[in-house]
Amino acid sequence: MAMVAGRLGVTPMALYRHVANKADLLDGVVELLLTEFPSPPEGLSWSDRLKVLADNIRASGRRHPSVFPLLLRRPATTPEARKTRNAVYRALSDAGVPQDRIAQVERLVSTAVLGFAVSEAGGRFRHHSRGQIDADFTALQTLLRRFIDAEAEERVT
Amino acid sequence: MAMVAGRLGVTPMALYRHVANKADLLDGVVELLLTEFPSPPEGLSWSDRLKVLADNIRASGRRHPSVFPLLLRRPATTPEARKTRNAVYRALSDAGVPQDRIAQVERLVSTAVLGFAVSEAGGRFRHHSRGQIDADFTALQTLLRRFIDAEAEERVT
DNA sequence: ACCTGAACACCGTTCAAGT
DNA sequence: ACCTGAACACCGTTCAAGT
Repeated sequence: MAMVAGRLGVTPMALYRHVANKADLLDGVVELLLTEFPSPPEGLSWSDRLKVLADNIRASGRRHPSVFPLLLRRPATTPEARKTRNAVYRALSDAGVPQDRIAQVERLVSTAVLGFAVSEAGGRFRHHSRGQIDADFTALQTLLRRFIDAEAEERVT
Repeated sequence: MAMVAGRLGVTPMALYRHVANKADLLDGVVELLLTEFPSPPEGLSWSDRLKVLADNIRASGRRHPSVFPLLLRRPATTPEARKTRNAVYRALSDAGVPQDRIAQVERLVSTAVLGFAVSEAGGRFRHHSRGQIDADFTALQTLLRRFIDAEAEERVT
């Protein structure tokens, strides 16, 4: 609170006119964070859209390691969070995942990507080279890609 | 610090004889946390060992939601953390995953399980029923199971 | 060897008071 | 409508002093 107020050239107490408390302010920061990865370009294939989305989320975590872990503490309830989730829904739908499976598949995929990004941002991979971490993330993406393909297959069967 | 000292019937300052600072104390708490999920019984199949391990980790997160997220902030460097990781290594080896792939597969699997457990402990799934969360975790486990099988397949090919 | 009192620098938050 | 001073209850941490 003190640092934010300082940046604004104001005392900490002035902030309470605009936010209820520190948690409320952090909610706003998380919302801003989500603004960083907009819906991916519509022209791309579903798998490319998912890839850029995942890459953007990860990059966002690298940029804001102290706030980013908060994403694991809140459901995607705000409008900005829903926008991102809906982009994933559309991609999964285009991939051929049956409608009644989409919600769960999204949860699993998002949790895996977020878990990786938070781990990296939090420093759990600090003993690994950047190249190794990149390779891990690529492997995670192909693993999830295969999972989505398998979910889509079952509809045809 | 104050609460820990209180439980011990001592002033906060007394703790600094035994730990360097708060971060050091938390390291000890995390280490204790890892003691909760011991290496799974040797007699089980590799997949069953992995399953009980994952279930135990998740249960531990549910029990200690405030400390558990710290696991995403530290590499498995302490002896107790290594013990758990080695159990996963052995299971993956028994599954037939080639030696040079085991480390990465372990990282991916652990990150996914941990990401889920931290999400649940942090309250990201608070709008979902317990049954739904359980189903999600089961789906995650079979997804990872398939991934490991695929990694093992490639050796034979 | 182990603990404490006093002190320091720092938090988030309230509320009456200012403009 | 917006900001501040003063105050409160709380942190983690140090260090000289106690036993």
